[in-house]
Amino acid sequence: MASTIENTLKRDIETAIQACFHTTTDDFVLQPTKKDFEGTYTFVTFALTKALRRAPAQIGQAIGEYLVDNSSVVRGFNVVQGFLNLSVAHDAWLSELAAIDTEANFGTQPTNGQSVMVEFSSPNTNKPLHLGHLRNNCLGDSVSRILKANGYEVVKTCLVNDRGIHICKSMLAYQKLGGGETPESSGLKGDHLAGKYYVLFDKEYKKQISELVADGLSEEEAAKQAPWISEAQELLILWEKGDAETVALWRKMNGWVYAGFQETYNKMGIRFDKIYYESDTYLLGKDIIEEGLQKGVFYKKEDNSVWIDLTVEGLDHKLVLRGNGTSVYITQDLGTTELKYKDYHSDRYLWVVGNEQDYHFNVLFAILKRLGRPYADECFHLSYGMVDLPSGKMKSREGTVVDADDLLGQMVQTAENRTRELGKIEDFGSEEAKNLYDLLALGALKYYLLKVDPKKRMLFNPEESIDFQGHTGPFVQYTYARVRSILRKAKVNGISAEVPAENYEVHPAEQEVIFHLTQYPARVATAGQEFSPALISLYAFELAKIYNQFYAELSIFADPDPKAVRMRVALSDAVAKTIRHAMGLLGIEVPERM
RNA sequence: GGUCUCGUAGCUCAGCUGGAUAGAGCAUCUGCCUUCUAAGCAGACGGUCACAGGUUCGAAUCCUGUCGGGAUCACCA
Repeated sequence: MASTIENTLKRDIETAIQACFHTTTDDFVLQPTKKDFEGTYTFVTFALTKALRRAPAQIGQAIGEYLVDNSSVVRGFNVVQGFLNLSVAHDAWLSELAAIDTEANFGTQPTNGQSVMVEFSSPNTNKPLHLGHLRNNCLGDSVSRILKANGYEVVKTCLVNDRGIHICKSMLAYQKLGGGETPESSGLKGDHLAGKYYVLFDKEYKKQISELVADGLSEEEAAKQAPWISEAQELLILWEKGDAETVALWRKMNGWVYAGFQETYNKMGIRFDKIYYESDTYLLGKDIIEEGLQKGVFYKKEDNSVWIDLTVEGLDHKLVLRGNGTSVYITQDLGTTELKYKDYHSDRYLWVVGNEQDYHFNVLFAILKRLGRPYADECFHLSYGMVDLPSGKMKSREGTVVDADDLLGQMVQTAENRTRELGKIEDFGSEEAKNLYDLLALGALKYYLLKVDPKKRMLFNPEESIDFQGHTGPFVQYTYARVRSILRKAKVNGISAEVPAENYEVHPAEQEVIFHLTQYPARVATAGQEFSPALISLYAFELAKIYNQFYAELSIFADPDPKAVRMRVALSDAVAKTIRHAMGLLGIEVPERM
C-alpha cells in the first residue's frame, strides 16, 4: 500500500545497513520529515546504536552516504542527532506523479472477494431525526464507502425500530388529541407530526404522574398507574394481537414517519440496500434460545426465565428470555443477526451504534461465540460517541434536541447568504444555484460530523453556526473548484497535462503536493481497518491546504518553462481527482464552481 | 460500588502501535487581490499535554496510582 518511493527507500535502507554494518534491524522507523528540517523522509537510527555500539549520528552519516551513491530515490541527506533526513530524487517524484496521473481509480482497491454488512441509522419511528442520528448516518454511510474502496462488497442495512411501547405512546396521544390531523392538513412533515404527539403524550403523562403523587402515591407507583401509560400498554397488547383498528392506526402513523425519514435521507444522499423492520423480526431469536439451552450455553431459573453466565468474559449474568416466554432486546438481536447471516452470508458484520450500547454488544458477541456461530469472530461494533450540547446530553422530551431538518435548513440558508455575498456565481440559473447551496450545506455538515474521531464524543454548540472557513468541508470544496478552474483554463488554452520523464527540478512546493498524493492509498486502507472517516477528512483537508500553498507560491500558467506549466496542470489534475475521491468517501460532493 | 471511556492552546479538535523545538481550525491582531477563484495565502499571540510516580538513550504516547468529566451495570430498545 505504501508508495513506490517509500517501498524502494525501505529496501535501500535495509541494503545500506547490511552493506555498512553487516546486520539488520527489526526496529525500523521511517517517518515523514518534520517541517523545520530539509528532506521528505527521516530514518531514525537510535534503535541501531546498541547493536552497533556507535553514535547515532555516525550511523546516519554512513547510511546517508551509501544511499546517495546507491539508491535511485535518494538525492541528498542531512543528519541531525540520530535523525537521517533524506531528500527524494527528482526523477522519483516525477515517476510517482506520472503513475498517479494515469491511474483512473486512484485510492480504490480491486475487489477482495469479501462482503461486509453495515447496519446503521436504525431510528425509532416515533420522533424526527436529530443531530445524533445525523452523526450515525454520516458515519455509517461513509464507512460503507470506505470499505467499498478497500475492495469489500458492502450491504448497507437499517433496522427500523417501528414497534413497541414508545410507538404506542404517540398513537395513544394521537387517538386522544389528533382530531384526524394529517401531514397534509397540518403542513407538518410526517415524522415531525408523529413526534408532536409523542411529546404531547409525555406532557400529559407527566401531569398525570404529578397528580397521583399529590394524592399520596410514590413516584414509582404513580409512573406505573397513570391512566395514559396503562392505555398505551393496552394498545401494545392490541397491536400484538393484530387488532385491526390498532394496526391500521400504527400503519398510518408509521407511514407518515417513513415518508418523513425518506425525505431527510434523500436530502442527505443516504440509501440502504436492505431495510429490516423490527415489527417483522421482534419474535425472532427464541429458537436460538432453545438451541442454547440444549447446548448448555444458557440455563433456566425457577421462574422459567433463561440466562447466560458471562462472568468468565468479565460480564455478568444476563437475561436472554423472560419467564413468560417473551423476548428482550438481546433475544431479538440474536435473531436478527442470524437472519442477516441467512439472508446474505456476509463475511463480516458491522454495527454503527452509539457507545452507550458497548455493554450490549459485548454481550451479544460473547453469546454468539458461545453458540459457536461461524460469523461470531467477524462481528464489530463501531461504537461512536454521543453528540453533546454545552448543556449536556440531548433529550427529545426536554426539547433540547437539535433537529436534523431544522439544522439542514439553516445551513442551506447560510450557504446561500455567504455565496451571495461573494457574488461569484451570478451567471448561475436558480436551480443551479440551489444545487450549489445544498451541496455546500451538506458538505459543511457532513464534514463537521466526520472530522472527529468516531469513538470520541463531540460537542455541538447551537449558538455557534457550523463554519464554512478553515478546517471545513467548504474549504476542501473551494479548493476543488479552484483546481477545476485551472483545468478549464488549461483546456481553453490548449495546454495538456504532462509529467516530464526527466530533466525537471521538482520545486519543494510541488514535492509537498506529490508526497501527500502518494500517502492517499495507505490512508484509505487505514481508514478501512479502523472504520474511521476522520482519517479521510483530515487527509482531504491536508491535501487541500498543501495545494493552496503551492497555488499561492507558484504560478501555473505564467511560468516561462512550458514543461513546468504542463507538469503543474498534471499535478492539479491529480489533486482534483484525489480530492473528489476522498470527499466521495465522506459522502460529500464537490462543485465545479463556487 | 464494578466495568469501560475521556482529560492536549480561550473554544473545537489532530497527534497516542514511544522519537527532533507538541500541531491545525476558530477567536484576537498584522500583512497580501491591476497576475490562474481572497470560502484563500503568509505572519503574530496563545501549552507545567489533568496531577504524581515508574519503565528508557528518549514519554502527550506505555505501566501504576490520584483527581475530574461521561457512559454502562433494566425482565427498556
